Amino acid sequence: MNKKLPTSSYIVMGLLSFGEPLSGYEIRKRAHELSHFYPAPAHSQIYKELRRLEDNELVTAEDVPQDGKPDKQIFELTAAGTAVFQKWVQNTALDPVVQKHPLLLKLYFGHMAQPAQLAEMLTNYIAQCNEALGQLAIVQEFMAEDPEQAYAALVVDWNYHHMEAERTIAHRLLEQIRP
Amino acid sequence: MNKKLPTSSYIVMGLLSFGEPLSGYEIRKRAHELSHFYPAPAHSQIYKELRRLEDNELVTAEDVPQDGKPDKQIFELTAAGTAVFQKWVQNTALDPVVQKHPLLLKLYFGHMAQPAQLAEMLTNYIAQCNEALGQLAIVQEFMAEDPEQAYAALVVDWNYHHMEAERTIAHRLLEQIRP
DNA sequence: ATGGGCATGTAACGAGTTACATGATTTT
DNA sequence: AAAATCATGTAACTCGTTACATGCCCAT
Repeated sequence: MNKKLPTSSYIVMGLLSFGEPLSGYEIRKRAHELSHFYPAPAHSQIYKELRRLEDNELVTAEDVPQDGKPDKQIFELTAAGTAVFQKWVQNTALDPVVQKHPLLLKLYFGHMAQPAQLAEMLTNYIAQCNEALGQLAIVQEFMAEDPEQAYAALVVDWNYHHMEAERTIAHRLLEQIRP
Repeated sequence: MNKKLPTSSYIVMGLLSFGEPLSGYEIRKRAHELSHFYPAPAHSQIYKELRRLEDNELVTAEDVPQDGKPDKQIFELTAAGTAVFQKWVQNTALDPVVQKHPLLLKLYFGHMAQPAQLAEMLTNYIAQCNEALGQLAIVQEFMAEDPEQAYAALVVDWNYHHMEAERTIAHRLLEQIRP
């Protein structure tokens, strides 16, 4: 009966699992907050997933008539949806981490570039890390005192340390390449 | 004239850029060596890319008749292919890093699991890190004295530090969750 | 009035996977 | 004798993206 659902489905269900009913638009916005560790699906994909989840009776849609504006639909997890999602979360077997790291890819083919160009890429990357760290620090502050976001805070923390590590590694390599 | 090529195309060209002509099968094997920082395309995808590159005259195919076995085709970069690939490598603007980190995703939805289950996931992840570190250490040794693989060695080094950092972060979090 | 945000959806396309398919050689 | 490796390719399918499309509201 149950075909396997893609991760995007679980992301959508997960964002609904906090209890607050959300519109597709809201889900899209929240999904972008995950993008440091999991890419946010395009909004078209989110609407597709919502239709599928509705067909499978894992979520219910409620029409909210808007004055003037086109109608809004807000979605909520059903009991079945909650059960399916919970089962997924509680499965401790983890899919492998997938990383697409364009800098490392180009570095691997470094024989086709000049060292100065590789140094420039590393410098760019360090700048990207710094920007991300700045953003994460702000988010960290916002979540610091909110017990409802305890798990989100742990993940932000993880990402902060991760970006710090990346920056350190990049620095070390830059010094190695440019002595 | 030139539609944009997907990254898989550049991976294939990159693996041919070392000068050694390779069969599709060989390319597939080498691509798996990149999988710590960029997912290796399925073999069917590699054959597709080779056809496309051939159509665009970026690679040439040479038939090598085999005794008994089905014929083997080995591919080589053309001058045009080398130029296209080099231009790509030398472009210092980098696409953003994309990460799919199932552990962090489940952790984000930690309110739907029991702490013990999250701890188990972290323990699993630490084990995965240790395994990866072991493999990377072996690869490091094999490449240590080979100047032809200098850039590959830098990337392996990067990955080693990266996995170490992940393990450290996971450990810290595990202690935080299970005091 | 112009641009951005809210809000939803479809269409066309491409990338990429899994499964299907074949068959010889080498290793266990 | 069975399993793994070498070697190549097609078919069916899903996922996911970008572009297209609409239209209101609010701020500048």
